[in-house]
Amino acid sequence: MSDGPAESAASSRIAQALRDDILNGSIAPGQRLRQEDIAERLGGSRLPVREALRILAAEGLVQIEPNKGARVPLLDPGEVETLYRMRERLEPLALSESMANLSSADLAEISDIQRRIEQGVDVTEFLILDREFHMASYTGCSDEHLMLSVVRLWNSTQHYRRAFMSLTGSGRAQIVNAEHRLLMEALERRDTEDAELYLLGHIRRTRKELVRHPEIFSTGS
Amino acid sequence: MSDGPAESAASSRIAQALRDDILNGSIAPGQRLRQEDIAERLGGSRLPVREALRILAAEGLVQIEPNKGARVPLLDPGEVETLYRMRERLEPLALSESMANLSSADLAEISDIQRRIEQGVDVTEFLILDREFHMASYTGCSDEHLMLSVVRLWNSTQHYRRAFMSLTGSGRAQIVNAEHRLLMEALERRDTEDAELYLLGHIRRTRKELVRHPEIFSTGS
DNA sequence: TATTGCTATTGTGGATCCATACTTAGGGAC
DNA sequence: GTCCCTAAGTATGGATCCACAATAGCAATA
Repeated sequence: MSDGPAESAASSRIAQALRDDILNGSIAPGQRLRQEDIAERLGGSRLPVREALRILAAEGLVQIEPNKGARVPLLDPGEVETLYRMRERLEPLALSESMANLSSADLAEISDIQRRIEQGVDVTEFLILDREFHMASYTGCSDEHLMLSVVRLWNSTQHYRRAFMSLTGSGRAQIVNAEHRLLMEALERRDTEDAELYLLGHIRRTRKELVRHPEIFSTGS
Repeated sequence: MSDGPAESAASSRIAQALRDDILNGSIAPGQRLRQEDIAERLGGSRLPVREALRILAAEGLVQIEPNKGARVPLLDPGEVETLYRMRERLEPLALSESMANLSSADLAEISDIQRRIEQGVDVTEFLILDREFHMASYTGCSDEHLMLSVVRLWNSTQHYRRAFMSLTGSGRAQIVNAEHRLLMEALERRDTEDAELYLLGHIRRTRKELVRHPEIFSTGS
């Protein structure tokens, strides 16, 4: 997903597996990660597991305390709010860098993803498709550093996005779809300024909704 | 420097040592990093060195190719330009989050750093003090994710900032000092809007100067 | 009965050893 | 003379083993 050239086989493979487990909710925030369990479950010895945990720690997906092991960090509302503010700044930049390189095939792909979002509305599926939608709009951005930062912001907030979507009614889906439609229309007009503005508004509105639901951050999500 | 709680003793210690070596220019971009050399030089076995290299790879300070080892990445002008565009977006945010929490002691500290910058003009010293100046202005920003991102952007561009400062004449120092003075004055007025604007202009002007000097990116810096 | 201290178990951190892939140098053939 | 192929050397990747720190459970005493 994230690192292009890939590290050594096992380390990156295990890191990716753990990343997926954390992102899809199999490993919840606050949960302890025992090296031996991971090694046994994913195959291999503890050594590549340790390296994988360092990688994830540098990405912010786990916290490592010396001699105490690794656990998935629990974020407070303020942290998530700042992560969203970072998204508001970085993703319009990624979009502007991407726009010029978006082919009509890319636009068709984005349109198709949105079409699927408007059909099926399962929470899990929405999280996947929504992410695909936005990432597809950044396809033309070739800068690895920027895209890595964007992906990490999505990763760090993934759990809270899921918690938020789980409690939300279907009314919000209409707003998201409208925002996505506006964004797509700006993309098709090749209007970078409008596209950035719609994207900013989309992220900012989501942030404001998130902070209105502090119950998301209670540990027993 | 970066990670707050710290990882295990050896890994973080070695990572920090390598980070310093890369940032102060002892290890140049493109240079190969042999695990055994590092282990011998810094003490310890290859194992914590490997973990340290994973950490630095996740930070973007080294590149790891499977079975080929680690090296400090060589950035092209486009990558550095995008890193600066990211700085333009994130650092004003960090500054705005910091402003409300800046004490008058913090402002005095910032002022003192600027005073020292205007006295001594050694390149190495300038790089350190300039970094201290900006980081001091972000002291009030308590968000770890945001500050970690900012620090990484500084780290990734450190080498090119040094290369640029090495070839520049003393004329530019006046411009930087003027920008710093304007920024400080806005901080003292507690004017977040102005401060963000001055900071944005400061970074943007530097970016534009950098792209005008592609000779910085020739490998033999 | 509650609290504190000790002990045993568990889990992480670090070092050494082995397998494998890459690199480079040397020799031979065209 | 140059290019390619092969082989030896070197560096990384992975696994097992040992040391130490933390935690949890149990017992003893106030």
